[in-house]
Amino acid sequence: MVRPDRKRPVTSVDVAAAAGVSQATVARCFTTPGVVAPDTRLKIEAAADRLGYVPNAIARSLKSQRTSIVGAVVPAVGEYWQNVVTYFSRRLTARGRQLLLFSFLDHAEVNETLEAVMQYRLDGLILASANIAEAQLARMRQTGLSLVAFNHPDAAGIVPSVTVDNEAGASELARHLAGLGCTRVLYLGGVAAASTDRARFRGAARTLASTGATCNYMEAGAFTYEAGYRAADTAANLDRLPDAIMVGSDEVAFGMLDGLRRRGLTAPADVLVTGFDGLPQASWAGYDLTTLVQPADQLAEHAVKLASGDGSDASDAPPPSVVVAGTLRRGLTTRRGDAGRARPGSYSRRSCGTEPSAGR
Amino acid sequence: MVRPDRKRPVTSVDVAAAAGVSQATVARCFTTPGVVAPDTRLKIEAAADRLGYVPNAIARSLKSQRTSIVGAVVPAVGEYWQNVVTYFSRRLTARGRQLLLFSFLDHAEVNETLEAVMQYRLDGLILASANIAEAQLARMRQTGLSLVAFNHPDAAGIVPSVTVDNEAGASELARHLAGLGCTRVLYLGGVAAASTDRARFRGAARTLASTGATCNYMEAGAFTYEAGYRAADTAANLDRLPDAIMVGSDEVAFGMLDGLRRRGLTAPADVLVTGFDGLPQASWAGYDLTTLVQPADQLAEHAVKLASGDGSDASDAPPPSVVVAGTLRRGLTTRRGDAGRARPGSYSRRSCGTEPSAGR
DNA sequence: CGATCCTATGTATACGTATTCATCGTTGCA
DNA sequence: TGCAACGATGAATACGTATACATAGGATCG
Repeated sequence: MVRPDRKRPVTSVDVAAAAGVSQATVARCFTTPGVVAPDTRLKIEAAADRLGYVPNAIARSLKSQRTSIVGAVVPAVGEYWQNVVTYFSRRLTARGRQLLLFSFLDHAEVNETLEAVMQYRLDGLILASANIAEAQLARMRQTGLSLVAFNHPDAAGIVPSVTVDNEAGASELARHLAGLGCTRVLYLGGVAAASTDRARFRGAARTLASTGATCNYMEAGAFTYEAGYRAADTAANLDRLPDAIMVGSDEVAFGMLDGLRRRGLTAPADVLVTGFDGLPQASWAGYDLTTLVQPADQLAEHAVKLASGDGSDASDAPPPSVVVAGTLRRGLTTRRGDAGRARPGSYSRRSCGTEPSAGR
Repeated sequence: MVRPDRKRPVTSVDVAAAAGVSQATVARCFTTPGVVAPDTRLKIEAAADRLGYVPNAIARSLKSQRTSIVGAVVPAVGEYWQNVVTYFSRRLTARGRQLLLFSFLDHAEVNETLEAVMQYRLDGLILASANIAEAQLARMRQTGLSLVAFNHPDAAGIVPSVTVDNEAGASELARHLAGLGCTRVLYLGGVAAASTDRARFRGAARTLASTGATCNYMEAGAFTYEAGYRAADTAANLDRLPDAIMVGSDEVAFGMLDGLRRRGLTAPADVLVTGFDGLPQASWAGYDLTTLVQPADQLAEHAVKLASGDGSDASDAPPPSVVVAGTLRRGLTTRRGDAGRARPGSYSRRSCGTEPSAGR
């Protein structure tokens, strides 16, 4: 490797000179290798190698008006989102795209940040934040970038959207509980304003009503462990404990389980508990939670595909909205037969290790 | 907002025409607002607003040779890394930088991916992967981007590096255990080849030796919950259970705790257990783990600062290597006084909610 | 009041690549 | 043999911005 003068980076022009061809041919060699003669290509590749040439994606993007970068705007907190981000990254890499990530704590940061994002002329943008200004959405679409709303059911119809089937999933959990004889169910949501939260409650309430069971709603206030932990106090203080507590998210459910234990209550002995999301930890022996597993990899794949703008952008067709079904995971927290035997602190064997978590 | 012809995006030239000034003045207005006359600026801003002008960061980057983008190459798995990524994102956003993220499952993907990364002329790159080819490292530094090795002690001296003080942290944990009268300690590492793993064991072994305690090493095989869960079997089958098990990472420790419980063993009653990292979950009531809390926000801040290349790049000075001290979190898993009272399934009050986790 | 300096702006160019158009040598076919 | 078609390449230009340089006008100072 020769020293490239240590200062000026080596460009396609340098390679061209070294290989005795024109810059245009060098460019073709890296974008459309098929159209350049085999021996010329070898000469160019040799020269490029020797000089340590690395194509400049910035210049390429400026000329071709495509960056191969997809952005993702995602909440900073929560195990669920951290999982999803990982899938985004992997899927995008597989497609030769890069991931520009924005974590936000407060929704207020989003609109501000979005302004900066737009400067980068991303090919696509995956939005996992609820309240984006409609006007801004419209303006963003005009620039030709492919927007995708992720896990935000309300956006379907306005913007291409990818989400798990929240209502059907909650319904399946409810059916599972009804099958175990539950008639008085408490639904613990995270934030009532979230559209996922509402959809899940709707599914649970509808199905339970059809079996004659009651389903009250309670709000934890956040999608966090701590919120679930605190909610356990409220639940334990009810006149009469419900048969089951359906929690709107796994993380909140973990808090609920720990909070209940502190009051001497355990699942499934005293009350059944279900979650939603299918986090890896749900299958950890310490919780072994019955939950609805989101097929995070499939969801990510769909989102990435839409955001990559591979589909013919007819742009007059109704925005595609993908809804994927989740799968029920039966954990110890609703194991009725074991209720008598189950003591706090004892865990069944099958709950860990041997059975690969579907959520991963 | 007038329609910008719906096809051609609006550029600084369009704004210049609309405002009756030159393109150069428009550019100055967005990069060095101080140097343009107040009334001119107002005219330009009005025109820009009216046309819906958004500066093109790609073109800016091409001209200025700076992208304001910092890359991060991070393992795809593990709660620890997911946390760290969030901090990176937040810190970078605060500095007006963008985060280009690469999650890798297999270390083999890294060198391959890195090739693609380099095309984007990032301002900086945070590396959390161990085995990058030295030659590649050298080539990358030549391009002028600021490399930072994160949580990779071995790299210190070769590349600017940011890491928690692994040895001192493990030493502190060991001192804590020694103070509780432990004389026979088992150290459960994740992957012996990892430099963090070795540093932690070194710190633990040295300190324990100085108190006359023994410290055997055992390898879980991975930094995962499952690995810890399996290791619990091995540990429980030892001729004699050690006084304490020092686990090299929180996630592995969670698996160990659950694995032990399955065998009817609990901490701290039968054996003390410590972790390392200070994940949020360590303070969840379900585990309440004694661990060494990494100041993830500080670490991220240092890494981001170095990667942003704000420091004068003398480039002949020895690469700065930042080592930050962690803090001990005393959890239930080493609470000796409670050993008699503690039953599996009962949790102390103070362990959750009221005490904000230092790791968050 | 003229020389000087400073401020605000315009002109021109460069950043590194992709791509269109033109060119030139070759092959295929009548 | 002549002409069309084709394949490979070079020359030239555009992508949208930042900035060095030039310039014009006003303020400052002697």
